[in-house]
Amino acid sequence: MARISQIEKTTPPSEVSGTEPQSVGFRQREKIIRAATGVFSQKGYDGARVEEIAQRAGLPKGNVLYYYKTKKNLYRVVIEQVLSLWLEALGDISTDDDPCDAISKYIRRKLDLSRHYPEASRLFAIEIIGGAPVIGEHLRGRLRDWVAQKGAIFHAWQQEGRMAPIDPAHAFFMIWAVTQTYADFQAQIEAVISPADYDAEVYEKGAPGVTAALVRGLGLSSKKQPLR
Amino acid sequence: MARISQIEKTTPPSEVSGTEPQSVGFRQREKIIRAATGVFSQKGYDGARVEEIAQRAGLPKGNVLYYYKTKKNLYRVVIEQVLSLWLEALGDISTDDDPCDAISKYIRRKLDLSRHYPEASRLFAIEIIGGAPVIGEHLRGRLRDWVAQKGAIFHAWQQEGRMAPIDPAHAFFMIWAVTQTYADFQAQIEAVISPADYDAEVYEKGAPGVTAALVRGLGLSSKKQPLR
DNA sequence: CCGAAAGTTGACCATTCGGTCAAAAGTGAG
DNA sequence: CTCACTTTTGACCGAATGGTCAACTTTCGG
Repeated sequence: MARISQIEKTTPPSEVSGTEPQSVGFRQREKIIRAATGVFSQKGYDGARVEEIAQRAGLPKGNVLYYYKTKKNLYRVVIEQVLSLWLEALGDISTDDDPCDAISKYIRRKLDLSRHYPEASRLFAIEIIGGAPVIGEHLRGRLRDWVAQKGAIFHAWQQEGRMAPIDPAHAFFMIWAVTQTYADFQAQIEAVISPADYDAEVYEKGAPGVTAALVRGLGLSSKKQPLR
Repeated sequence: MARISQIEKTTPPSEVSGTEPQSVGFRQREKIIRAATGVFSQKGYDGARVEEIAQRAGLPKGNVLYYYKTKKNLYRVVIEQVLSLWLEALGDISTDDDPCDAISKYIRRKLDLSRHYPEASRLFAIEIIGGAPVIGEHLRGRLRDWVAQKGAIFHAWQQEGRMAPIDPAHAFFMIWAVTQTYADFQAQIEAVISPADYDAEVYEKGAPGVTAALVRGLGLSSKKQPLR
């Protein structure tokens, strides 16, 4: 599809072009997204400057806009990628699983996410605090469905007395809140405990106790030893 | 202290002036702070427009700057006020208290704060996610001390077997995370459970179960019936 | 090796926004 | 009423920033 330069100017890179892993633009897009995630997560949408994103990516500003037309569009791409990460981590939980085991693993997965992608977590948090203008629709769709589905499993466990009688949705809110707090509120936690090595202090020393507390709080029992 | 107009122009309102509850400027300052809290909490510092704050307060922009010289200064006043609110709610916990009772009350107090001042909570969250540039010093001071002090109480309880052996600081992180999630992530929670009335659904129906789960998770026992 | 498309770059533009200012209006003690 | 001071208001300014553009270079299939 050869476009006529005089009409379309330099070919505008369509939303989906340059996605081939080996193309020149692919690596650039990657660099830009990484830089943008960092800046957006720290400054929020309005606080982020395209110039700074470009600098972090080691590119001139014009080049960033070349790939992602507008700042808003770049933000949308970044936030949607973060949401994907978040939703993937939701993972699988099934009725047949041992409740204690399944939730422990889920918590671990969420903690790993906070540990390895703290910026993504913060960006996600900022988006939601701001009212989720961009991903709200996704939350009311995919996330809502997922919670309803997994909530049913929780309910089944509760019927069998293998989980405390807490509203399943709220159980998730608790888990999310606790696991994400280590990424989102890192600055506060650092202020309080001044760790020499945040990852070690928090995710290795602190996490087990927290995980145990959550599991205990949700009243989860292993198959072998049912609750009470 | 009569200043000469020609030198000092119109008298710049000092940081502490107009604080008398009946003065003209007092009500204005109040209105401005309330408006600013709302706008800052939703848009963050950079996203907030002085013009919008002024509009919400029903004042021209110039008037807002008249009272709070700069946007940055206004932000500092607002965030420090929010921090005060947050620190007050920390309240008192003493060794003599019944662990279960004391923590339950503390959780309730934090939940009430989220319920009645959700904007303050969100603003606080944004500030911390951004690295706590303004209140970091306070966190490393007052908050840190408070946690160290109350942590000692937790430790004492743990020695008596009246609390699960979890790092006291992390116990607080858990409580804070869970209680604040209802304010900070309201948009997400609404997306998931679509409540007709958020307050009722969350703080009245959901809170008891969540509080119980936290208390259970922390292994808190009443004086009468020690753990195990 | 050719040529067209993709990518790069910095100069440039329009707008937005925080902050200034001067002039007008209000306020209250004596 | 008067006078000194506070408050109000909108016009205005300069800096910052998102976005455009045209010239230039690189890439790569044939």
